[in-house]
Amino acid sequence: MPYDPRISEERWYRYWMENGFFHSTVDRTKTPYCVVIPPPNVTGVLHMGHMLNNTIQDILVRRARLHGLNACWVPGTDHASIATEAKVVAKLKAEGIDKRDITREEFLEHAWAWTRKHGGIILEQLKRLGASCDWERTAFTMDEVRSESVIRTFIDLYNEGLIYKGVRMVNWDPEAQTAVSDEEVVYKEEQSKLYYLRYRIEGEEEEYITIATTRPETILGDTAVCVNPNDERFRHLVGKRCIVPLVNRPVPIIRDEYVDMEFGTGALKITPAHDINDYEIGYRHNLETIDIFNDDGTLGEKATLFVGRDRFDARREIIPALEAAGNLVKIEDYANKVGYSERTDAVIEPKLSMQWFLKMKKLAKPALAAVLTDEVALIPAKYKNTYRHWMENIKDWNISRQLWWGHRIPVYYLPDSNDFVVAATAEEAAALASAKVGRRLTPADLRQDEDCLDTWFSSWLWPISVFNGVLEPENEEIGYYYPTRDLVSGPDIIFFWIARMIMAGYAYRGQKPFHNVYLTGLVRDKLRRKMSKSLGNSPDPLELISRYGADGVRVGMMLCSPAGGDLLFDESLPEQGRNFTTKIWNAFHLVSSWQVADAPQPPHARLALEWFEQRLRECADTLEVSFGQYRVSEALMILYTGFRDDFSSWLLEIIKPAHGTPVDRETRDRCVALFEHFLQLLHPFVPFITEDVWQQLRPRKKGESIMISRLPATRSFDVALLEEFERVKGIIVAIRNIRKQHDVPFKDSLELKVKWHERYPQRFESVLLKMGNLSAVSILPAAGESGDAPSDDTLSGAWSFIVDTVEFFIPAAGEVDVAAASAKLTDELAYTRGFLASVMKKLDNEKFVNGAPADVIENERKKRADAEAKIRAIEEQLSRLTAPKS
RNA sequence: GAACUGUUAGCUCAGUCGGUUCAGAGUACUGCCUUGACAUGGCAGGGGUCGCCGGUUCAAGUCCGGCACAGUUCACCA
Repeated sequence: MPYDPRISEERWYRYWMENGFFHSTVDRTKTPYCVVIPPPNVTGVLHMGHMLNNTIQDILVRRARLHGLNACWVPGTDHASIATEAKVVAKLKAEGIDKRDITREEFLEHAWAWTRKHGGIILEQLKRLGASCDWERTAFTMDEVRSESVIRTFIDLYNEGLIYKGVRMVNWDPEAQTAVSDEEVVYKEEQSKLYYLRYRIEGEEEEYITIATTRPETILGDTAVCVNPNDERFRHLVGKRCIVPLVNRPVPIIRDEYVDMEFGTGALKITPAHDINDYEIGYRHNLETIDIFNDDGTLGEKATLFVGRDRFDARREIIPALEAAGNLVKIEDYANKVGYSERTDAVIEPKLSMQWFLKMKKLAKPALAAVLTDEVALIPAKYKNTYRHWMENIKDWNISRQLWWGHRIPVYYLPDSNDFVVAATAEEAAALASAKVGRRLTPADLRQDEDCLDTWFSSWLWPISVFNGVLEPENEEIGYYYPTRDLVSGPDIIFFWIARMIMAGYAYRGQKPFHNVYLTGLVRDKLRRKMSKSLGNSPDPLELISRYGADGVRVGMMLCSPAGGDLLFDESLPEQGRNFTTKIWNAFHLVSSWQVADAPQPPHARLALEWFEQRLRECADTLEVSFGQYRVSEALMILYTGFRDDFSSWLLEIIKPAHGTPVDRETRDRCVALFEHFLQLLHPFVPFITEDVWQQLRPRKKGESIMISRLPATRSFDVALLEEFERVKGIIVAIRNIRKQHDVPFKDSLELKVKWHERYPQRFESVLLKMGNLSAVSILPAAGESGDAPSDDTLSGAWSFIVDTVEFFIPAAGEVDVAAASAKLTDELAYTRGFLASVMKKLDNEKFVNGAPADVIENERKKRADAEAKIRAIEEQLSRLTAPKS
């Protein structure tokens, strides 16, 4: 019966849920291992990035559980202020409702309805992947605890003097009609035009000053033209005024160091309302500020021309007008970078507005130190530089958003005043306000700030707030689970989220939020393109799961995704993963098909099991090292090749009984035990099939599960035995090659003769007999030994090979191709002589012998001895081949 | 423009302290095998001047300098 992932996955996930295996509670006798999920957008759907990220988290969490740690993976979702609001606005628009026509309360009703309808779908999708989250702990950034935590945090920070309000030049998103933070602006290189425009000098008929701009429509808001103080070309014009074209406004010609004499004409038009640099120059020179744009990116009344036109239309339309007026000098092609809103992809408009800011310098200090000292380890460490650079140059965080969906800023304005109080509720605000003004005020007298807080102002509290550590800092859960252990995230949100969580951690708990940050790469397609809807190159994760099974997809994702490296995904990966699960299933199928008999254990089986036990210990040991360094792909690869090659191709092939014959009990029991151990090691990667097989390998009690089993402690392993078995493998491979070269079918048994050598793994002869299908193995005395030296007669008609300087012979079933065999030996001889020469070169070098450490020299001597022995062996075989037959 | 990271097999990547037969893995490829767990497979095999140039060293894929190319982040000039 083939393995059906759909049935198995549904069944075992339900089993795990019913038994509460995912749930964690405080248990002081156990070490906690905690991971908080990077909360996906509440109305989002699962994409490949989530798949990779959550697969890694599940692997870490499941492994921790098998190690006996109290594993707790906290799931949840993020309200995603801008993204969700944009979706709701679009939905309302489709229904013919304009957001501006409804009240805040009505809008929020729609938004909550949308959230209830689409919210949490993504969490259900994660279950299909096998995510072992503690679903009883599912949190939402806008649920009651998290909301109150955000408000409390705002109030605390305000009271500490870290939050302030002010008019600043901010990044305005005309699409979402809100300010966004610097981090939410994405710059893209663009081919645009540079327009040269001349402004007539006031009082002169034919004298002009020419400026260059990429945004000609903004001249309507110009309040100066600026040149460099050292620029001789304009010296005679400074202090005069020029006339802004079309609007005919006289503006001063001023001087400022900021202006680059090399660029354009060396004269810069100044629009303080619509450019951050212009704003600063305007501030220094006390210039008037004319804001010509509306919030939606159309031109406003103050523009006086093109009023109501979109800024891009105005840009196009103003050119003919300027040309007609004689102000257009020339147009050049120009490549520049334009800022776009990360969320809406609208071109960002620098805009002056009143916003709330959080001072960052003080918060950043301990968070920077933590990463630099590896108190919080970034994996891979290359991101430390990026992090440091950002933290050292950190700017204040604009935390207000002109949105409705989110946490409303807890600021209440006094009647007819810009004065305000900060309080968690309107009632508290009224009390504070009353005290402030000296008369009784009710909540109705106050006006709450209209703005919401940036989404990240709630996410940055996530590792604390999911355990209610903001509102109840002394509670048992936060004390036990915090700091969490590992955070798995993408490098794209290092600043948005990770850095800020570290800051919040130190600010609120005096402690880091997590020990390690594992940064995954991006999932790309085979051509290294980002996965995107518009390219249509992003597979549907759930469809992949139905096609290849969750285990198959997990393996596919992990086969090739080192920390920080991109995952180049294509369907051959989950296919390979699926094939691997099939391999596991088939191995189980073989073992479970055996009839068991109470019979003595054959030596080859005993030896193979003895070897594999050591091999498995080695595997488990290497795995510890790989996980210790978060080399999760490498860990999987160890298991992948270990299972396929060592377990299936070697162990099972050696111990499996001939068709129709039973296996002895001892062999089967040992095999099952080793199989179980291997399944435990595999479980974090392929949780479903390992559970399925584990449940069937032997009778299980109700409520038992591989996922809550304990992984055996790592033990030392016998290196000499492992090396010896490698020689066994080498001999078997060589015999297979002989068969192949000479067309000897496997069913024809062969005889093997060995020239005695201490490296011949004689102990494993029974394994050689079985795997080589040998009728007999006989030992020939070593050269130089007295007694029966092998007669050339015995060996002249034999095929031969050398494994690790041990010489083997197989009496030929047919003619020996002397020419071919000697050609091969001659090649090998040449190579070995060359190798010996390189070793000798070192050993003959006095500087090497004097300078290199003793063990290195010893090694070289050993190499020399080995090479010499090998050369002797080859020469001997060659001479035997070419000697005339007696 | 700056900083950082990278460049090893057709592809995706390991390669720790400079030192073993160190040039490796997976995949792709080639040949043979439908043998009684598994063709979603087995067995075997071919494949690399370690980006380029120079330096240090007894010894360099590994350390240093320069160059080329790629990627990431930050800044930005209108």
